[in-house]
Amino acid sequence: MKRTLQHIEYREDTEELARFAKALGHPTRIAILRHLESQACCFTGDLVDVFPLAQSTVSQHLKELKNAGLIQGEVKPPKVRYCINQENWNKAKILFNSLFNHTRSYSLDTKQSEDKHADKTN
Amino acid sequence: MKRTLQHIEYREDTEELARFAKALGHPTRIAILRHLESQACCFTGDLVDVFPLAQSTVSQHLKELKNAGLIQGEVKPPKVRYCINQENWNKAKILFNSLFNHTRSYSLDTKQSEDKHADKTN
DNA sequence: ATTTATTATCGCAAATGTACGATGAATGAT
DNA sequence: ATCATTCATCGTACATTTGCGATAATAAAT
Repeated sequence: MKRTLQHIEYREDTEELARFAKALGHPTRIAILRHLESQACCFTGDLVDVFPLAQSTVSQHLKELKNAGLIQGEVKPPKVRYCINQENWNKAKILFNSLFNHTRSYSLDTKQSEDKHADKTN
Repeated sequence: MKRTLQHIEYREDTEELARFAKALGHPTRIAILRHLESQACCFTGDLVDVFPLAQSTVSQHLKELKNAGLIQGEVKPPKVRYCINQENWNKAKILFNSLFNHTRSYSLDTKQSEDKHADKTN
């Protein structure tokens, strides 16, 4: 693998934002998080019932969300109750916010540039 | 591949949010977007100078960002000037906002649950 | 001690992602 | 017409992701 040569070191918040984004980069995981937001918490089995996916697949998505820090699991034998990890959820919220709200003053008067740029490279 | 059996149809905004998130799921692409935000627009070559990556690699990341709709390119031969696609950037901003701000009233009084849940499953 | 319920993990297969160098395409300049 | 510049695309190699079924792990209940 040639990528070993190039493991760029980015700012920590850049890495962290990318990790969060990556975890959010699958519709099933977005849906799981939406579910957790609306239901407060729920068990793995509840999610398996909601999504037409194998239990192992749901479990794997939960693992990824947990590894990214977006959710946390509490063992209630023989079940596991998953909830959003509020601390990291807030962190992610702040990071995404700062990405999208790096306000650029001219962004309000660039109507003409939007027209000009349209599909020139497609 | 067995996944062919399971191509779940999600709500369109779920799919779209996941697409945006996926495009943001790599630190180089976050850094490119940050650069575009601060510099307004810039040419491919400028980015190649900034990142210690092959030109083809940078080009590939730009392609993904363009496919996701987050940036757009304007041909200025022999260069190409890339800018953030404000329309979709706003759309993404709104989608991420709605994900993170599905306010849950009890989220302010769950101090004890945060303590209880801590690392039970690791 | 065995059984039951629930979930995580393993191993597999296919697809996708990430990096590179080499090549091709487009346009302006000579 | 040829050359130089810039960028996209192709082909390759390896890693990671995503899905599944099968199996292991855990703890309560019998």
